[in-house]
Amino acid sequence: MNITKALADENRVRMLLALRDGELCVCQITELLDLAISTVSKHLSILFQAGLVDSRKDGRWIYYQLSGKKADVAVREALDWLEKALSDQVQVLEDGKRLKKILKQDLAELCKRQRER
Amino acid sequence: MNITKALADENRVRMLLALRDGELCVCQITELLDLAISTVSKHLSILFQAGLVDSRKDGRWIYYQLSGKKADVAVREALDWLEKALSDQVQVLEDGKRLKKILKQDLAELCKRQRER
DNA sequence: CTTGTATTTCGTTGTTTGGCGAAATAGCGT
DNA sequence: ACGCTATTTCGCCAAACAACGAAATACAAG
Repeated sequence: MNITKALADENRVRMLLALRDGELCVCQITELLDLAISTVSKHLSILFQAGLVDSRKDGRWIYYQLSGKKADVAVREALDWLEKALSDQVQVLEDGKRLKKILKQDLAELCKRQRER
Repeated sequence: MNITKALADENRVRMLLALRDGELCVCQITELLDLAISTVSKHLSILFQAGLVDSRKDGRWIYYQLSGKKADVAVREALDWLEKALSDQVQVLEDGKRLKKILKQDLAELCKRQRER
């Protein structure tokens, strides 16, 4: 039930699908979704509590990733379903393109620019 | 996205799992969940709009059932996931027992009793 | 140790959602 | 054709939720 609630918000689903190709730090996700940083952080904590994502610290940044093999079966199959059911949605495809551009940017600069809004 | 929103509510999930063993009419579902009839009806319309359930009329009653083979792949796999992920929850098991008792009751009597609340 | 910075937590606000009862609707069965 | 009854729709209220900015936290780097 935590899982279904976590998947019920569009922005959280976008986050999960953005994480398919690898980990992202909070400010990269924030840039992608164009929300307040605090909002993104809250969403991530909801995904984390549902067991859908994991995080690791590296230097100044915290990277989030999809929960891997060690995760509960229900979680893994939910993520599989998400991929199959929603990865061809327009919004998701657009996010994919935008994400590529974001990944090319210097992380420190990206964060700095966000702080100045 | 309609699908994930539909699955986000506990009572709607209970309805879906109750429908695993076959169709139920609105008043049977109402009896199981102990909600107002109008509330149940609204939940069912949300499930219907998401494509998760179907309905058919028979005499005085409208029977709801899980969407079958004709349904979208995303829907079928969501229902599979639900079954696998949640069918062993305490609440669901209890519902199963209660449902058996409800199914033994005469439908007309059941509805009548509900109206008198 | 102190500064700077990425992230989280807190408090508030506006919107969405779930719940109910009453009224409307649909259509069976006499 | 009529009344009766199962279900849906409507209008309302309360609770849950998403969003924001400001303040708190945590910790890397100077």
